[in-house]
Parts: sequence; structure tokens; C-alpha cells
Amino acid sequence: MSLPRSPGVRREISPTPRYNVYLFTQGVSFMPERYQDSRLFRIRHSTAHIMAQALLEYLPEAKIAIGPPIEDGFYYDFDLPRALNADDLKQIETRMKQIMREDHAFNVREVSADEARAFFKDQPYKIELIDDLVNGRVDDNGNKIAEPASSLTLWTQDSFTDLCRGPHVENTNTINPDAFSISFKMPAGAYWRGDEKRQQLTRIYGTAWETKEELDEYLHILEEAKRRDHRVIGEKLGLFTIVPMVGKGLPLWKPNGAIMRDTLERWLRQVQIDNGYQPVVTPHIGNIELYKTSGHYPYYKDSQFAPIQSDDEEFLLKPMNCPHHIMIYKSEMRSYRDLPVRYAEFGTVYRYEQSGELNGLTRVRGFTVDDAHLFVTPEQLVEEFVNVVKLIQYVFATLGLDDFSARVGIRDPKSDKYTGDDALWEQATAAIIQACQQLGLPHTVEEGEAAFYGPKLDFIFRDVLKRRWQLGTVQVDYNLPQRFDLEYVAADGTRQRPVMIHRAPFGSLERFTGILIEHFGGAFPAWLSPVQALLVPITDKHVEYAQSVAATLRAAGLRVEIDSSRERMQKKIAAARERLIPWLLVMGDRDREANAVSVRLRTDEDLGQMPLSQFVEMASSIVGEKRMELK
RNA sequence: GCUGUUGUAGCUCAGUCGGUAGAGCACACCCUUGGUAAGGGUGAGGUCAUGGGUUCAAAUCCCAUCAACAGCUCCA
Repeated sequence: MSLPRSPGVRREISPTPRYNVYLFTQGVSFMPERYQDSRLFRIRHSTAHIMAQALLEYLPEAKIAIGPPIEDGFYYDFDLPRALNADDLKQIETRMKQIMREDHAFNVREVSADEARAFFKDQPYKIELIDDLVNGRVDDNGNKIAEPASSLTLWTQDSFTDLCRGPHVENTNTINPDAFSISFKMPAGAYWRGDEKRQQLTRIYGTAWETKEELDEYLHILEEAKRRDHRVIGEKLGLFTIVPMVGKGLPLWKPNGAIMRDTLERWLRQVQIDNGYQPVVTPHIGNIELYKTSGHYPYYKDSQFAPIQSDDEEFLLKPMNCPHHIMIYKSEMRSYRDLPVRYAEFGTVYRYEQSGELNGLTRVRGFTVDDAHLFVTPEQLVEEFVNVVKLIQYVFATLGLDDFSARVGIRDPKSDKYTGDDALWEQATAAIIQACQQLGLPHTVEEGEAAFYGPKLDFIFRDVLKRRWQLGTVQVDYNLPQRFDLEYVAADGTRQRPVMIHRAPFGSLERFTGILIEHFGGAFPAWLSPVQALLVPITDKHVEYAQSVAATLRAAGLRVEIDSSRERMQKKIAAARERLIPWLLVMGDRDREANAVSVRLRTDEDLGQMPLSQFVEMASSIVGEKRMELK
């Protein structure tokens, strides 16, 4: 199973629109307006130039590097004589607004390389760019990654001229001075050309929109994202903790988090059993030869924990579960009548992610994959693939995750990091596309997003804040069966090779839980909530009654807690609200006499008094049916 | 991994010019027994991340280590 690699997470959250993306809907392909062609793109690009102008006026000795538009905004990298603070940004921002209120046209002119060099004689970064543009660029392996530019263009507004491909807006006064901000984010370090061996520059990020309303909405989403940060909510709700004594990137699940995870696991395990999967269990380490055979070892060498030496053998903390499952398949002679074989395991794997990549639960060094490997005949492939996708769709739908898209990741034809025959790759890719069409599943196709052994289908989920997360993945694999020489006996008695499907709806329990925390902002559907009902006895005279209510609710399978502290009821309610507990059951004399509870929802809605039996019925059906609503 | 910022009570944070540590929440106890968003009092709790250095004196200044946070392909 190949999961997103560093630095993939950045790309998942803020995907940069690319040229090689095609959107297929119901089998019909069309090209949406590319971001690069949009007015917003030009606004941001032009705003970056205006920022550079303002900064050069402010700090004339600064050297300018590059300043492209990016998703949601733009940045410009500078080599500065001193660090910038919030006040500097404010001043630059004010000057930018002034430039935007004035009338300065953006003008372009074509120049020769020599003219450009002469113009930028005091700007070493620009000189380097000019040289690269003139010569074309090659990567470390000598492969050409950019053709020599046929011409160079200079764009000028007011007193500022930049080496730039364009395009720009017509005039600085067409940009809304109230719809951008550079001071929403502190300047950060970035390396010249992303190379940590080279000069560190100061990057100033900006965001720009057509209207102030769009800017405010964007800033609001950033605030909201901060509020929903799963690390903050995880602390507040007692879900998990990460301590140095255990290790960075190695989260500890506290009881409240563990019950959520366990609930997800038990549910998915049952769904899988209902769909013909068989549970298997495999160890956390394996002989290094296993991974050399699978081909994982060279590909993942840099992101694995060092091998464990023991006597003459070397073991690896397992970076993935597939080789283990393959060995289970291989332990018996298989008949075509046995296929498909579907092995499922919540398998914990370990990867040595770079320390700077680690982030709460969403980027860790040890995580559990809701993994399964299907061994199918070539004839069964499309049907099984379709069934896997349906199962994933069912899982997402149950969780109320309805805004997702699918991405078919295929090989980058220019890269040599893939293994296996071209013919097999084409077969696998065709099978995935065919399955998508059969399902009517809208999907994009992206080059370079395949696993090293085969193409895949990823589900990209957009949460309530419209942030993108890569969730489940399904991969078709002809290569590992070949490497491990897997076989089954066909109807005619010949030995045939099965095809493998790797799949994981959640991807990793850690990451998935982190995403759920942020998506729901800690207000989980009742069936996932660590504590489903908090019982609030009004005085300690009512604790005894609360205990009998708790027993009834627990017998009905609900997770409940009694707040028997000697605080005032109002305070207990305030505390419960902070914990986002779905149901709050207040009980005093009136309730005890009526064998009832007074029900208040997490949403602050007061349902009033309700017979206990009625609440039990309501709550258990909501939990049992995994409904999102609370009444 | 690289760069920067940060590290003080379980949590969130204050701590001035170097003079041996504080608040709120949480916790314990006492008073209060209250019907839907935080009652009052008392108390306990800290090798100021770790190790070294400077100084009569270090939470504070310097160095190193560890950890957290942010940024690090987005190719003029």
C-alpha cells in the first residue's frame, strides 16, 4: 500500500492546479478554466509585483528573487538586510494600497538576454534566472526540465520592473485595495529554488481576491481552521497526546480517543466481513529480504527506521502490510474457485518521516492502516475494483463525508521510479478507468500520482472548510504478484497469475481521526462521541437517581458519564458544552418523580422533559443507525 | 533534515533593568442544595525543557542538546 509521501501532504491540502489534469465526468471530458487563465491569477501576480515595488521603496538594498501567484494568493521571496516584523508589513501594505489607488498601467516589453542582464545587473537572483531561461534547465540527472526560452519579457508598473512571463492586470487601479492582505501571516524562511543548501530568503505571503467579501471569507476560514485544529481539540477533549519520552510522531491514544478509534475499527471490520473480507493478523516486523523481494526497500529506504540487527538477520519495522499478506496467500495452493481472496488487517506500520513533516495525528511515524489486499483473477478485476469503490463510498456516506472527488493517479512517463512492464501498467490503468466509468464516478487523471508498482484511485475529501485531504486509496497491482511469483490454478489446470488490489478507505486511523476532528470541530456524530450523554443531577440528592439512569443507558449500549461534582447545575452545563457532548440529561425532583430526564442538546436546543424510556429509544436508534442528527 | 520562533503548575499564559515564581482554569477540602452558559472560601501543586557557561546572584544573559510550532517543489 502506498500512502502519500513527503512532501505530499502540502500538495494534498493546497493542490496547485496543474497543466496535466483533465477532468472526466460521466465519461465526457472537458477542460475547466485553468487557474492560470483566470483574472484572479493575474490579480495575484500583479499584487506580488506591487508588493515587490513597495518593499524595494521601503528597503532599497533588498534583492528580489521570485514572486509567483499560488493557490489562494501569492508570495515574493526577498534577500533582505534585516528581519521584518508585523509593523514593517503594515507599512508595506499601506504603500501597496496607495499604489493601487493610483493609475499605473502594466506594460510589457520583449528584450534580449543581454539587455535583461544589463537591466538586472544589481539583482543576482534575476541574473541566475535569465541564465537558466536562456540555456534551459536540467535536473540532477541531466534530464531537460525546461526548454530554452524563446524570448524574455519585462513587465513594468510605476517605478518597478520585473523579469516576468506575465500576464498581468491592465492597471494597478483595477485591483481592489481592500481585497488583499500581506500582514495576515508573518514572513517565513524559504530557500532560493527550494534548495536548503542555497541562500535562505525571506518569503512574504499575500492573499488577494476580487472583493473584500471574498478576502474576509478567506480570513475567516483561516481563523476557523485554527479553532478546529485537531491538536487543540485533541487536548481539550482528551483524545490523544504525544510525549517526547515515547517519541515524536508516535501518538498515545487516551481513552476518549481510543474509544472513537475502536468504534471506527469495529464498524469497518464488520462492514468488511459482510463484504467477504477475511481478517488476518501479521507481525510488526519482518525480515528485510521480504521487502527487498517486494521492492519496497529501495523505494522507501530513506523513510524507514533503521533495520534491526539480530544475530545474522536483519529485520525492518514494517513500512507496509502487503508483503505479509502476500505470504499468507502464498502459503497455500490456490484454485480459481478460491478467488477473490480478500485479506483485511488493521496493520500498524512505521515510517521515518522527516521531523519537519510531523504534525499531530495527520503526519506521524507509526500509524495503523485499514488495509486489505484482494487477490483476483484478471477477469474479476474490474468487478472487484467496482465493489471496493462502492464499499469506500458507503463508508464515507455513513460518516457524512459527502464532498469528495476521485483522482486516478497514473505514471509520469518521464520518470523512471516505477517498476514493471509497460503493458501491465496500461492494463491496470485501463481497468481503473473502466471501473470509474462503470460507476459513473467523476474523476481526474493525474500523471505522476501512481504508486511505484501500479496506478491508483484516490479519494480526495473536502471538509467543511473546503480544505482538501487525501483519504481512501485503491491500487491495482500486477507487479507484486510477479515479484512474489503468485499463482492460482485455473479451470483448465494451468498456473495463472492473480492481480492484486490494495485498498484502504481511511488510509490511516490516525490521520483519518485527525481529519474527522477538524471536519466536525470536535462535535462528532453521536455514535462516534466518546461520551454520548452527560447526566447532570441538580443536587447530590439526585445522584442516586442519575446512577440508576446511567445503568439503564449503559444497558442500552450508550456511553454515559455522571457529573456528580458538588457544583451548581449551571456550571456543569457550561462544562459539558465545552466538551461537545451530544446529549445533556438534567435531572431533579420533577424528573425523578416522573422517571424522566430533561434533555438538552449540544446545539443548545432544549427538548424539555422526556420519559427515560423515550430517550433510550431515541438515543439508541440514532447511535445504532449512525445518524448525524441528535433528535 | 534545513531556517526561524517558542519551551515557566495538568491546561492557557504573565513574570520589568539579572536579586531565588504568579494568575485563570482544572484538582482537593469547607460553605452553598441551586431547574439549563461558569456561587464563595481555603489549600495543594513548579530542578522555570535538559546540560554546561558568565555572574556575588540566572526563569531572565551566552553555548549546546531535546521538543513543539511555522516555513522550506509551487520554477521569471
